[in-house]
Amino acid sequence: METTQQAGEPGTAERRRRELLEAADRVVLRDGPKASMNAIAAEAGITKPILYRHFGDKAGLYQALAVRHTDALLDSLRAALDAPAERRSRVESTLDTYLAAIEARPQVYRFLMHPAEDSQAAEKGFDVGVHSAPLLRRLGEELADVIGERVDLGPGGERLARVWGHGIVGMMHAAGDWWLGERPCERAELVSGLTDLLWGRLATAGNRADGPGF
Amino acid sequence: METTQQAGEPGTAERRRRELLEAADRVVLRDGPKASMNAIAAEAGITKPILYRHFGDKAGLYQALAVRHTDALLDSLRAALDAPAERRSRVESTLDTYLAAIEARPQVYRFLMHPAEDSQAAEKGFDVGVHSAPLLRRLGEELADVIGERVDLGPGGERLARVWGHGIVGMMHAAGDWWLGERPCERAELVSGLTDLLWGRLATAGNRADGPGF
DNA sequence: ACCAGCGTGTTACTAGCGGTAACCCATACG
DNA sequence: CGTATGGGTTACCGCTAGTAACACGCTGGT
Repeated sequence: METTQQAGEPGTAERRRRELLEAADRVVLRDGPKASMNAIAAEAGITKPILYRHFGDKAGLYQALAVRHTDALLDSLRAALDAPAERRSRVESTLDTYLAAIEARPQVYRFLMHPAEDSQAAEKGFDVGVHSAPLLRRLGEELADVIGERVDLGPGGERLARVWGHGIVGMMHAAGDWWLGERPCERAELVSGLTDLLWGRLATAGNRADGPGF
Repeated sequence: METTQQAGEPGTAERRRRELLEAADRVVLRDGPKASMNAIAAEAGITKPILYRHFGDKAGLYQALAVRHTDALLDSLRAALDAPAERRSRVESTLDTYLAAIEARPQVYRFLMHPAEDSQAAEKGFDVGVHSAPLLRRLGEELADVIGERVDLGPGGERLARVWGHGIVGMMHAAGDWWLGERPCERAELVSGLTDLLWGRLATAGNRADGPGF
């Protein structure tokens, strides 16, 4: 219980918000992506309308939660990306950091990857896609920034960096998702395999003698 | 119509099934991934329980629909992958085929990418991840097969091929998703950018003179 | 002292979803 | 005839996200 204080205090609303987010975190960790607003409210010891006052709708709460986790994950990834080592080592340790994170908390990861994706905006008429997990988008943009500001890609390099950012993040995500589900190998093997791919081994590998060629 | 009783007559049930799937297709094309069972039943001119008799539950109908579209898409992709050309051209035309497909029917694409993902099995206790769109998994496995049977990857090549299959498909998917939402460039530019990435240009590109290096 | 107002919380509800039980009716078969 | 069986419906359940509308306690102005 919290000693009720005066109203003007700027911290109170934000503190409540944090408490609610932590409760939501606990529920998501326990129930996975099917966590309901009711369950979260109950875990927080309050009722639904309060949640809605704080976060608007389920997507809002999702977003707030996603920002938290994405921030944390991004910090780890940035640390790996900034470590003093040669480029390949950086990429490998970044991949490994990501995979370790999703391995450690698959429930949270699942929740982040599959947002509510309802929202309106779908009935606006000319909506097109615009979905996918915000987490992925953000990771892609971040990586694009890093690549764009550090690697010399010549003219049009900014656009190319963004393409690569989203492409690499997608590769990491899909491979990690598959790996988490089937566990076909050790984490290190996955990391080195993906890095080999990024290092162009597909281009240099020879055709199999017994195959139709590629 | 002959209405032969006894089992065997394969026409009637399967025909109904196809009609229902086509109706579902129409609704999904119109309403996107938020198409409801009610709406699909209405479009088909019947009521919900019939749908459930045919497909079990929503996931079943989703699966049937996904198989249809995935089959079609896979045929296109295989054609591109099998075309007589050098490896890089094949990869480019495969990417382009995929992107053209999602560009042509974004609604269907969205539906396929975000399955129901409910199911029980989440309350079994030790479930772990196991989700993601079946479409992506299937594409990944297919590509893994192609790579594994055509490219010589040395010892452990089968596992590496699977890693690459899922990784490349994920790259294609995420980049396509982002591109479809923001339309930052022409399709051809995206294709060549991704192919450059797969061809190891990240490894060979130099650092920017004005950056911290990578 | 009193009443306005605001923040914080509640109960009780709506609308719509996935899914199902129970009933309905025609047809083909003994 | 009777009856079983397949295609179909109505009417419901339990759940979800989301929303009034009302109730308490605290602050401050007059």
